[in-house]
Amino acid sequence: MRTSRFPLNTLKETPADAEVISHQLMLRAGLIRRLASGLYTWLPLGLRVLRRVERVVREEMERAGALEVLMPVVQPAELWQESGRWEFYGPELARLQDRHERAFCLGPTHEEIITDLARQELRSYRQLPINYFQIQTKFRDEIRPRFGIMRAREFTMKDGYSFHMDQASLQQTYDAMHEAYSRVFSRLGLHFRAVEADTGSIGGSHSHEFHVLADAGEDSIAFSTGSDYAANVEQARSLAPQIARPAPGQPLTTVPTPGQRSITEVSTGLAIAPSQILKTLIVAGSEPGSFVGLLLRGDHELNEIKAQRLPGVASPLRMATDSEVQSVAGCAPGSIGPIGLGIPLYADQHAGVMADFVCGANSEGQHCCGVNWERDLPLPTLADLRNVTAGDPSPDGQGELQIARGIEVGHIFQLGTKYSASLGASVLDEQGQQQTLIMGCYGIGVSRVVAAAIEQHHDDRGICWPEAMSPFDIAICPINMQSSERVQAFCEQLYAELQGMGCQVLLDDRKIRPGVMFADMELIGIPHRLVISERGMDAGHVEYRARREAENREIALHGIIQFLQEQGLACMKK
RNA sequence: CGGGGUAUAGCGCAGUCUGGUAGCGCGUCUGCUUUGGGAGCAGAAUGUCGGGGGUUCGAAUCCCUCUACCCCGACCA
Repeated sequence: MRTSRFPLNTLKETPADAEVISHQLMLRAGLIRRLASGLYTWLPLGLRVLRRVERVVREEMERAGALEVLMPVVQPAELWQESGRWEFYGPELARLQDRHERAFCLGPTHEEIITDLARQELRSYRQLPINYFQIQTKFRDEIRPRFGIMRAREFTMKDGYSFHMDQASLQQTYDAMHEAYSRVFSRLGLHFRAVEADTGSIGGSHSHEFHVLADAGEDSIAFSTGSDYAANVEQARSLAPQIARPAPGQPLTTVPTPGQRSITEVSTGLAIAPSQILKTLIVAGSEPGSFVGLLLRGDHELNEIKAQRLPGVASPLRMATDSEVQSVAGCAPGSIGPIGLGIPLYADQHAGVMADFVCGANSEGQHCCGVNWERDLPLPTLADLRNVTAGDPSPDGQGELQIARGIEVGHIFQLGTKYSASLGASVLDEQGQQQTLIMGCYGIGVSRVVAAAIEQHHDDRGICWPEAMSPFDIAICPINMQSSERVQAFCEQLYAELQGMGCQVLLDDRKIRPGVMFADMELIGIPHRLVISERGMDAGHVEYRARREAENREIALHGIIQFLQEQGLACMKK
């Protein structure tokens, strides 16, 4: 491709509304343009990147035995009503009507559609297992689209669905998908982690998320320094403390703590560590009007996912309002304590080994000191309620946990029979009995992968594409091509030769100054660059520069192809 | 959904408080010069100042209203 026929549309200045690096660089490099909130047009350069990601995904899905299908974006409401999600999905599901006032939605995902397909097409156990996938546009009417393509409303997703007779078969395909996803992200040159994830309300047995590690990530993931253990912080188990509860050493007293509401204020006011304070959180119970108290060490954070799984706690979790706290505890938030609270209580397992601790006295501006379990109040049911933190022992007992930010780019899930049961997808088994299908589902955020890759691979000059997803493999930059027939002829010949070998080559034939050309090529992130000039040709060489390197290298004119092969250009491997 | 902010040329911004008919940088176009890291000089084009309504002799500027977009928030016991 020639830049004279392939406009680059680069921007010198960063558009004001782009917050994260990947969004800024995608706009500046001319990959995307915003149409409306959460909606983006892919420009020719950006689309080449997207297509390369799709290609890797497609190849690995096919290698793993999945079959490509293509399902409609617009889906009839009936199927969503059948699965029950027409009601449950909420406003994120964009609904519309056709001219006959029939209800439809824009597909945020395709479980209903694929399950409908399965119940019509699959009749016999002999057809199983089967694994379908598609690469297609999804629409989710996000509350708050942001970060450009990273959390857009319309996006490209690879979604796959498998059908099985039994759990063992599902596990086999699930493992194959785990492997395929690892291959995809490795091939794309991304630094990633597969982590245990929350199975959510669906309650499936297994779920893994694939995260690209990057500071701009919206998720926190925990992983062990001493083993393969890795989990979303939402999910990571906190080990029970290894110490026994110390014996009480202080008498129970009540002290005035005027104006001290937060843990920090009480800790400063009483000159004690936050870890010596017990914090009491009141949340809505599962019965209307009921409440549950959650007790945590002052320096620990509540994990909402863990909390909402507790019997008697409302799901999704809802903190009590100030007025509800007033009616339950008789005081404002800031002075709540478990003594005499009169609602069901759960204590985090680390709170359960505290002794001589401080907690609110359920009276404005008062805290209790020297509080001890079983002496001053009964020990509540213990549970794992807290977020793990860096330095915690790994739940598998090997090493300790580190926390990093991640961008979720993939999620694999064992669904069980949730959709096949509600939609009635079954086949006949060997005995001629109807068996409900067991399902797995597997997603990759294809467009998000592009943004995640930029978050992970950029410098102050622009994008540094991993080879597998770069829009072009190599750039040829002629110096003064217009005034030097020699340079022009050499570039044309090299261009033709590289293309003939299957390389995606970008020849910059614009009549511009070299500095502008270099800046553009670096901004758009082409991994390899050759500079051809009169000066170099006189000396018998061209200049080569890898995008991630700081220095030029001189390459003999006749040795270019061999040199590039040695550099490991993907397109030049024979 | 709640709170905050912004909207002026393709992009980045000033001008708004204190009303007088719109400007800067980048980019674009033309010409000349320059030619290895975002060139110099000369000239040019491009604005319903987000929409609507009002106040006023006069509105980008003041008032009302609508819209779009951005940011923050669902950890406080």
